[in-house]
Parts: sequence; C-alpha cells; structure tokens
Amino acid sequence: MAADHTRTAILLAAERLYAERGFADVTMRDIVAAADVNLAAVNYHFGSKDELIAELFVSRSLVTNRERLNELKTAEEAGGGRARIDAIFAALVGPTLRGCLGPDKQRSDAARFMIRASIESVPPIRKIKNREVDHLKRFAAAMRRSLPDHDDVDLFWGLHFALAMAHQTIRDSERLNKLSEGRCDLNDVQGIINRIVGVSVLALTGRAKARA
Amino acid sequence: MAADHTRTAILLAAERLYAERGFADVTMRDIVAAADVNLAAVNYHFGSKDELIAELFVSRSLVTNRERLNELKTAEEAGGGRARIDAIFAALVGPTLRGCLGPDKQRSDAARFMIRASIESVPPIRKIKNREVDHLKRFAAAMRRSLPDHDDVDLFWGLHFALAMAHQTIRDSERLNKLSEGRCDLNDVQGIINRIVGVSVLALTGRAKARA
DNA sequence: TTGCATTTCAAACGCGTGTATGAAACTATC
DNA sequence: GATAGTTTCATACACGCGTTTGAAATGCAA
Repeated sequence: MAADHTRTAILLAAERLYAERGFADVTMRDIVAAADVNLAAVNYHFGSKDELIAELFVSRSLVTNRERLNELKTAEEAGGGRARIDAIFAALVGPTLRGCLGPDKQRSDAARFMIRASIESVPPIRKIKNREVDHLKRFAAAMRRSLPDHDDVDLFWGLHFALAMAHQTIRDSERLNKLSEGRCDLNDVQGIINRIVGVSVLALTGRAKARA
Repeated sequence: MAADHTRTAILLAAERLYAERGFADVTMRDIVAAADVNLAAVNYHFGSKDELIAELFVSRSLVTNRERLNELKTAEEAGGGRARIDAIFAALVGPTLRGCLGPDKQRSDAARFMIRASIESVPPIRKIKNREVDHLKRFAAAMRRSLPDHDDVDLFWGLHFALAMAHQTIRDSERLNKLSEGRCDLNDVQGIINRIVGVSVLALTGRAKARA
C-alpha cells in the first residue's frame, strides 16, 4: 500500500502518452520507459495492458463528467432549476474544448486522453462506454426542463450536433486551419465555444420558429 | 496485364473489410483469404500493405469527390453560376451520408472506406490527405459565390460544422440511437440530410442576422 | 515444342508485441 | 536480526504481423 507510487507513475505516463500519440502507437515498453519502472510492473499491478487502459478510462471519465456536471449544476442553480439552453450547451462542450485546445499550459491530459478514447475506440474501452449515454441523458433532461415546448427528438439531435461540432473541431483543427489558411483562430477557445453554443441554440430555436 | 484479376480481387476485398472492420483489425491474411489469393500476392502486386492502402484511398477519394462535385455542379447550373447555399451543403454531405447510412442494399463500400480512413488516420493515408483540403476549397468558393456578403471566416466554420455533423452522425449513430432510445430515426437518410443542411444554413444566415 | 517472362504458391524469416517466470531486493512484523 | 510477504528486475517465451524467398505453375511468342 505504501508503494503504489509505481501504480500512479504508470497511470500518469500512460495517460500522457496515449493523449499525445494515441493508442495504436504506444507500447507497454514506451509506457514503462516514461514511468521509469520495470516492464513487468504493468502486469503485476494491473493484470494486463487492457485492464490498465480500462482503469484509466474509468477514472478519467469521472474527471471529465464531474467538470461538465459542475457547470451544469451552476447553470441550473442560476436559473432556479431551469438552466438557460446556451449555458447547458456551454457546460456540455466547454470543459473538453478547453482541455484539448487553447494554450499548452492549461491543457489537460485527461481531456485529451478521453478524446483519443472516443476517436480510436479500442476494445477494452468499447465495452465500458455505455455509461457515457447515461451521462448524456442528464443533459438531455436539463434541456427538456429548459425548453419544455420542444420535441424531444429535436433536443436529442441538438445535443448530438453540439457534441459533433466540438469533437470534430478538436479532432480536425488541422484541416480547418489549412482550409481557412489560418484565418479561423483555433487558439481563441472561448470564441470557439461561443460559436458552437450559438449554432446549437440557433439550431433548436430557429427550427422551432421555422415550423411555426 | 491479362491477369490483374488478382489485383482487383485484392482491392475489392480490402475495401470491403476495411469498410466493415476498420484498419486496425484487418490483417493481410484476412484480405488474401477474402480475395482467395495467395499471401504473397499483395506484396507482388502492390509492393507493401501501405501501398495497397494508399492506392485504395486515392482511387476511392476520386469516386467520392466526383459524386460531390457533380451535385455541386448541378446546383450551380440550376442557379446560373450561384448555387443556393442549402444545395451546396446538400452536395457536401449528401453522398457520404447516403453511402454510409440508409438501407444496406445501397450502401457503398467506397463511402464507408473513406469514413474509416478519415476516422482512423493510418500513416500511409495521412501523407496523401492534403488533397482533401483542395477539394473542400472548391466548396468554400461556391459558398462565397452564393453568399457574397458573408465573412469568409464564418463560411469556413459553417463548412467545417456541416462536415462535423455529417461525419459524427455516421460515426456515432449507435450512441444517438441509445440516447434517444430509438426515437431518432437513423434510417431516414434524407431526413438527416435535411436536418444537417437546415442547421448549417441557419448557422450562417442566423448569425448574420444576429449581428445586424 | 521450345524458351523466356510473368504470376502463383508454400514455407520461412525477422521483428515487435504482450505476457510469464523465477530469482533478487525490499519491507514490515515478531 | 530472522522470517514471511510484497514488490522489482532481467530475461525469456509464444504469438501474430508484414515481408521475403525460391521453386513450381502458367502464359505467350517464335
């Protein structure tokens, strides 16, 4: 119990390497070298490589989800139980965007690890991923409280599109940068969040107006 | 020259397997088994596994891009050189969505292969991918002609978001299905296209209105 | 048919991977 | 300080991968 220094060293090194280079390119030998421990330590402490990844994913998704739920809670309290729809979207996409884009200093390995996990979809993670849906349902519920007159299906699509825009912006920032020849400022994280939230809100409210 | 039956059999088998299972899970032995050819045939005809993937990617991106540009051309001719913005978005996301979702019968291995390629980002493809930006610039140019009063930066973001929504809908249709408990109909491809196009148009025009 | 180039085939090679082993080093309790 | 339990370490193992090899089969012109 004293010496789980080794355990945490492995977890931190693995998180950082996976966040930076993805799952496919990182071997156990890379991890133990970065953690400065012996090769056999991973199997001793975690059982297998897959179990290490699984543990990492579970603990890190708790971190990300807590951040999002904190923002959501703040927004709901500010509105007396009914958060503004833009605040809900901001709580949904803000933490991940801030953790993955923006200045290096305040990037979080946890957020970038989670994005990798959602991109590369490696077997040990795929099996646990169902919990994410439960987490998102909380946001769907908050949206329903915020916009009680809207069709549920529209709300689901709105949530889906908001995540899509955030996720893809992180993933393909390089392409957008080349396409716009640098004119889309990817360092202005708050500006990006505002843009995504704005489009998401408009997608819901504008569509409702178009129907009426 | 007579017997490039083997070549095309390998290409077709590889395309189908990669489309179905992704790059990480498909080995050369899987491919040659599906194509019913000898293991060494891949190296004989293509040089290496990476060169096979690269050739596949180049030829298939021609197919997808041609489809998109055809729709764009039709839309521009219908508008006398200026396509309607919704038609541009439909040309951008329609072909891929139709090829990846919808009834099994009319799904195209080419479209699904391209989506895999854009998701998994395997080294041999990453190096060629710059051409995609040139292809997208044609759509950016069409958008500029369609909405000459808009800021270029907004157009780039609009294009980026449209692709993001389409791409993520293909990729994560499973999650949306679970989240909505089946209420988001993922077989209604035209409905999905309309939704994405609608949001994309609204994102551009609504934002402009909000400024004014 | 003969001869040469092309294509196929079974088998093996080298390499990197995750995992297992058993001895050595350490830690803590009596 | 001896002993039992925990953790580290160097090393080796088994396996799957992409690739190579050299001989056999095939195609085709003279």
